[in-house]
Amino acid sequence: MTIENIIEEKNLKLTVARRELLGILHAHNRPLCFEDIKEKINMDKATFYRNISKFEEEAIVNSFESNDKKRYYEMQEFPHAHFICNTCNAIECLKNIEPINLEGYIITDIIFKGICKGCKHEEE
Amino acid sequence: MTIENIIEEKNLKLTVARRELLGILHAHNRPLCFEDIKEKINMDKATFYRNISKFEEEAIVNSFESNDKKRYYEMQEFPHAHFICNTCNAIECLKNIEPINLEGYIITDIIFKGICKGCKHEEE
DNA sequence: TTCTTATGTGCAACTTAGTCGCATTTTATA
DNA sequence: TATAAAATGCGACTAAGTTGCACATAAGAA
Ligand SMILES: [Mn+2]
Ligand SMILES: [Mn+2]
Ligand SMILES: [Zn+2]
Ligand SMILES: [Zn+2]
Repeated sequence: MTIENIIEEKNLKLTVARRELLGILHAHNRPLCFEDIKEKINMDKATFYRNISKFEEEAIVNSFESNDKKRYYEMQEFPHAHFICNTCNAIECLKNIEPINLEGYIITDIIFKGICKGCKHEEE
Repeated sequence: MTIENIIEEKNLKLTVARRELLGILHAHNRPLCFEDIKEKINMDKATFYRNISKFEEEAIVNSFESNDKKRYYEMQEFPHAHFICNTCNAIECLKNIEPINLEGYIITDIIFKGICKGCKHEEE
């Protein structure tokens, strides 16, 4: 699925900014925040946020808050949980954990916080 | 355990601001953000944040980020997960779910996001 | 290919959470 | 009551995110 196909499928205009932005999210397979992305793009931050919102509306991108008061964005694949390390601030996609359900609730997102494998090792 | 005892136990000075702040967190048994608290207190926001940080260092208070880019604070009891509703933005403390562990990681915090019982009902 | 228009973009101004340095006040203790 | 360490208020600052508006551009019609 190319970026052009994704945009066309959702009936969005294919602009320079959108191609650039989706290209970056597609190329990195980890969640990125505005700070990570801004140095890689030319568009104004208003354009960044307006496009990101549109991508989220259209379920092209999803996002979550981290520890650092920043929102992180990634291409939406299948839903999966994230682990945020309190020590090194790394964010990991947990794509292989078994599903959790809470009676009566609909869960769309799970964020675990704590100490990642790497940092746990160094602590010893 | 009174507020005075808690402060004394951690060797902190018992100031007017600290008594006020802990009193509010103690009285509400739900997580509160600065916006919730500011109308109830007299202290400057710098004092608020400095004290909250100290309380977190001393494990009197714990906190997490919500959907709204605000950090929510609560008195630290036993560790428990939280559910944040994407529809009504309510935050619920999940004190009765069975523990989850991820091989190799230390989990200190779990945040579920999705649709709460109430909002799920209304959807139907 | 050119025209038309809805849509997208850049810019500047704004809001709000949170941080920091510094002068002044308050607490705990002797 | 005197003292010193710690806490506070204030003002300035940073950075994420939002909004209104004038101008630019993508996409479809002619
Ligand atoms: Mn992910
Ligand atoms: Mn709680
Ligand atoms: Zn780590
Ligand atoms: Zn709800």
